[in-house]
Amino acid sequence: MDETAPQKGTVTQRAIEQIKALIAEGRLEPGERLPTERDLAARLGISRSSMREAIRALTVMGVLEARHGSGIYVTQLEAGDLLETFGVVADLSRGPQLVELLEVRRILESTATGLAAARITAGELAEVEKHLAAMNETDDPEEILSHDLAFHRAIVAAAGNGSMAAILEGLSSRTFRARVWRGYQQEDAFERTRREHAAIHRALVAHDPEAARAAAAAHVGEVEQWLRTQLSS
Amino acid sequence: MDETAPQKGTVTQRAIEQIKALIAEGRLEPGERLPTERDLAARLGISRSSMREAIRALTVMGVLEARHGSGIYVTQLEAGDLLETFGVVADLSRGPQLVELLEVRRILESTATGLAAARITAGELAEVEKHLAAMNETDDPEEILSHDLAFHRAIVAAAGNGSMAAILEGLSSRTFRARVWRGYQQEDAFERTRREHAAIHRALVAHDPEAARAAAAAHVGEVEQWLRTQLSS
DNA sequence: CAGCCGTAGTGGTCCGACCACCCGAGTGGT
DNA sequence: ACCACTCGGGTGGTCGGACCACTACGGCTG
Repeated sequence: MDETAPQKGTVTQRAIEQIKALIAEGRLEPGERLPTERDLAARLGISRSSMREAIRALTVMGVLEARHGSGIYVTQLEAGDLLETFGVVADLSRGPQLVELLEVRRILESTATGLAAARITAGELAEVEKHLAAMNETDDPEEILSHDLAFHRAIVAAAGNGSMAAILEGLSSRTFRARVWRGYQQEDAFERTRREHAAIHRALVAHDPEAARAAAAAHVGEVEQWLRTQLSS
Repeated sequence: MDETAPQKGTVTQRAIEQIKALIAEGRLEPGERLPTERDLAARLGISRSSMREAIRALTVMGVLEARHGSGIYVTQLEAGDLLETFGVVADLSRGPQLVELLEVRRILESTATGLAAARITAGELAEVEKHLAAMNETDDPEEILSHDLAFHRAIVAAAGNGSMAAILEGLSSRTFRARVWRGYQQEDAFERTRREHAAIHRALVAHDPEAARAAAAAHVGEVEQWLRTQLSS
C-alpha cells in the first residue's frame, strides 16, 4: 500500500510536503500530537536525521511545535503562529526595502486604526490609554519604545482581524523599529510623536474612522518620509 | 578567544541566531558564500547535524540557499526571497481566518491597484491587457485562474513596491485561490469577474487612481463577502 | 586551442549511540 | 483511602562518523 513516490527533489523536501499535506487535508488537526520522529522517519522510509530537518523546517514555519521529552504537536495554525517568521524580513531588510515595508505598514495600520475607531470597546480603549499615558510619563527611550509598540498593538487588536495584527506585529518588530528610531528620535520627533498619538487617541474616542485612518497614516507616513530622505542623502 | 556563550535554548537555535546576526551586522553580504557545513559546525563548536538543522531553518526562511555540490550562499535578501513561506499561511488557513486574509488582500491590493493607475507605463499596461484578453478567450477554469493571477500580478508589479507584491503573491497563492474558487465559480461569478476586471482595466487606462482603488476593492470584496456568507451557513 | 574527463570538495543522506527532559505508573507514607 | 515522592520508559536533542550525489575546476587529450 506504500506509494513509492518517485524521487523529486531532496528527501527532506518531500517529507516537508507530505506532512504539510497531511495537515492541509485535515488528517492532522490543530493541537494534535504527531507520531514520534522515529516512527515518522520509518513510515516515510527516510532516516531520522532527514525527518528531523523536515520537522525543523515546519517548526520554523510555525506549523509544528516540538516539546522536548513530550512529543511533536501541530500548532493552532493561527495567524500568530504562522507569521512568527515574518519579523525576520523586517530584521534583515535595509535601504529601499525598509521604505517599502514601512509603506505596507502605513497602509495596513491606517486601515486597522480606522476599523478600530468604529469597533473599539471601553475596555480596549482603556488599555490604549494606559500605554499612551505611560509613554508620556517617562524619558527612557527603551520604555517609550515599549509603550509605543503596545499602544499600536492594542489599537490593531481592537480592529478584530488577527491575521492583520500578526502581519503588523512583524512589521513593527522591536529590532526593526529600534534601528529606524536610532537616528529619528534625535530630531524633534519626540514631541511630534506624542501629538500624533494624541490625535489618534482623539479619533478613537470620537469613534471617527476617517479621522483615525488619516491620523494613523500621517503618523507612520512621517517616519516613512524621514527615512526616505535619509536614503537619498 | 572563544566566546563560550552560556547555554540558552537549544544548540541549534543558538546557531540560527548567530548566523542571522552575522547577516544582520553586515558581516555576510547578500550573495556571499558561507564556509562549509563542517567548518561552521566546528567554528560554533556543535555537531554537523545540528548545524545542518540550523541551515535548513534559515533556508526555509529564505535567508540562505544551499546548492548541492557547490556551497551555501546568502540570498539577495529581497522581499521575494524572504516572503516565500508566506504562502504556507494561506495554504493552511481555513474558516474565519481565510476571510481575514482576504480582507488584508483587499486592503493591500486596492491600494496597489490605485498606485498602479498613477504610475503604470504603456509596456506594463500591455502586459496587463494580454492576460485580460487571454482570460476572456478561454473556458478552461485552470487557464482562467492562471491568467487571473497573472493579471493581478502585473498590476501589482506596476505599483512599484516589491515587498507589497511579495506579500500579495503569498495571499494569492495558487492553492489558496483554487480552494476558494472551487465553489465560487459555480455561481454567476464568471461574467461578474470579467466585468470587474474590465472596470479595473478602464481605470488603469484612464490613470485614475481613485477609480482603480474602488474597482479593485469591490472586486476582492465580492469574493470576501461570498466567503463570509458561506461560513455563516 | 577546444573539449573531454577525472578528481577534490561540497551538500545530502543514513546510521547508531548517548544525553536531557517530561510524564505517568508504582510505591511508600500518612 | 488519599497524597506525595520516586523512578523508569519514552520522547526530542545532540553527537560523530560514514557513505552517496553532485558540482566545479584543472589537467589531459585530441
